[in-house]
Amino acid sequence: MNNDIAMPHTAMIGSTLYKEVKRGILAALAGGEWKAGEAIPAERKLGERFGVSIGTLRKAIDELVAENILIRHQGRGTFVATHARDHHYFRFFRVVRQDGYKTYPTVALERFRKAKASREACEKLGLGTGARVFQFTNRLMLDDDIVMLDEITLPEALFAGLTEADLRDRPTTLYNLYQDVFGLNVIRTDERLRAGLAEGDSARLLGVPAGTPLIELRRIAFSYHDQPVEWRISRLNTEKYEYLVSEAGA
Amino acid sequence: MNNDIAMPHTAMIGSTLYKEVKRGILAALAGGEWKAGEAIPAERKLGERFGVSIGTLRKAIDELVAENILIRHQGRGTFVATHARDHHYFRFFRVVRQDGYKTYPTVALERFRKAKASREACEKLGLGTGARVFQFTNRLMLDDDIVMLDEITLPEALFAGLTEADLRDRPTTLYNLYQDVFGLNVIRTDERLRAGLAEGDSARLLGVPAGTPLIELRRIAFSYHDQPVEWRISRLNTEKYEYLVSEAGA
DNA sequence: AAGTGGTCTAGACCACTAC
DNA sequence: TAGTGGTCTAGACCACTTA
Repeated sequence: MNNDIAMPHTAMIGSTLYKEVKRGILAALAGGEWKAGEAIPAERKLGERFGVSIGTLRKAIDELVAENILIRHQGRGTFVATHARDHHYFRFFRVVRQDGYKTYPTVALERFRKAKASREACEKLGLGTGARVFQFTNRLMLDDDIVMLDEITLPEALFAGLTEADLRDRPTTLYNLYQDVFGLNVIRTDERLRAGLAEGDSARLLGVPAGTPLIELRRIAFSYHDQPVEWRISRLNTEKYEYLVSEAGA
Repeated sequence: MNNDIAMPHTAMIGSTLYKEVKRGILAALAGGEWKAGEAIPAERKLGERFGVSIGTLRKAIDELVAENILIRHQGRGTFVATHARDHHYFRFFRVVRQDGYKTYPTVALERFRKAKASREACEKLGLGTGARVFQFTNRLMLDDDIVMLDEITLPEALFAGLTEADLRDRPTTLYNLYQDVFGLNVIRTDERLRAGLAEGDSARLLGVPAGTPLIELRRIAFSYHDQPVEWRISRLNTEKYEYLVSEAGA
């Protein structure tokens, strides 16, 4: 076989061909060349563009699919993953009823304001002290039970022009709004859980007595290149519901 | 190219060749042909055994590696994953200090007995009512803090001959003991978290006042073919520590 | 030096989708 | 029917490990 074609590629420093291709695709995605929900070019076309064989290109795409960044549909094409379609609406929503039944939450916007970021929010979002942010609180219902309270912080720099109406009237999920309106794709989250107690505000909004045990959840949501785009503290009432972690499945 | 070889394979009902190969490897693993820590035959050999090309065989192994069932080492071979080696000692241990620092827990056996399984344990372990089980309690320390209490239930049928000494003197992790002594490989867990409060026994053993908020964690651990092998209820003190869930990473 | 997994190729045919 | 992704092949060479 002719190695004049294969050899120069492997000479690329500190990497492999398919990783380079993956990086190239990721760069095109981050650069907005293909938007959420759109199809990317066919495998053969992309293979030509990057100057690699179809097998190598597929390996790059394989990894992006495994990371839920792209979605393949046989016979249709390969698409940029969307939080709205693709029926993984609630990849990051892990609350289920104690009998295992899954339902979709109803969301009510409780508060909305512009403010300066707290010290903790600055740290988690990688912002300079005093950076402007949007802060709002959502109340989540499942089966007519108030289950969770989300206190969400978004950098104003990334969500320029966000209004209370955007949040109140949105027809889809929050992360779909980030995607469609602001071009920010949440592809990974980091969540840390502690035990806590309902008090004052949170007790009132959750409709439970002060002192009720709650799960206190801190989440950072990331876009491409590990860019943090959202910081939230949630409080979960587990009287009827549970937080589910299923690990290393087929 | 000669298709007399390739064609008959794809005729296999309801599946693809590499899935068949994967199933074959999984069957050999479950049947004990290759034990934890051992190398499986080289790719070329396995390709011959299953009558497939090396590419197809690699795709089957790729998936088993992604599921943490096998581990590849370039130049050495492909090995059956072990909880002891492979430096993923604590795949299922998600407790970290609030500053993010990870340390390894020290375990003390608190109680050990044989008993009849509780109704809940029977259900989770898929046992008939009244099945015999081992029940024991572990106390976990991190940095000299008592952090977690594990109440663990194991079916006697799977862990025949288990003694208190086995648990007390083991040089490695619990899941490594399951592997080495009983041939049971934990490859997946299902965890459900609720908020709770320390009371009586748990407060005493954790060294906290009654009424301290805790995370209450229910876990089922599975081996091959979704066979449940362990059921546990843990109580986690999150005063200095957190339960970490990092999702969909590269 | 021999043996292992890791990368890459070039192209075949299949299954599915849309027109 | 044309175009897409899905599967599979046969074999090359590379990088790494062990002896």
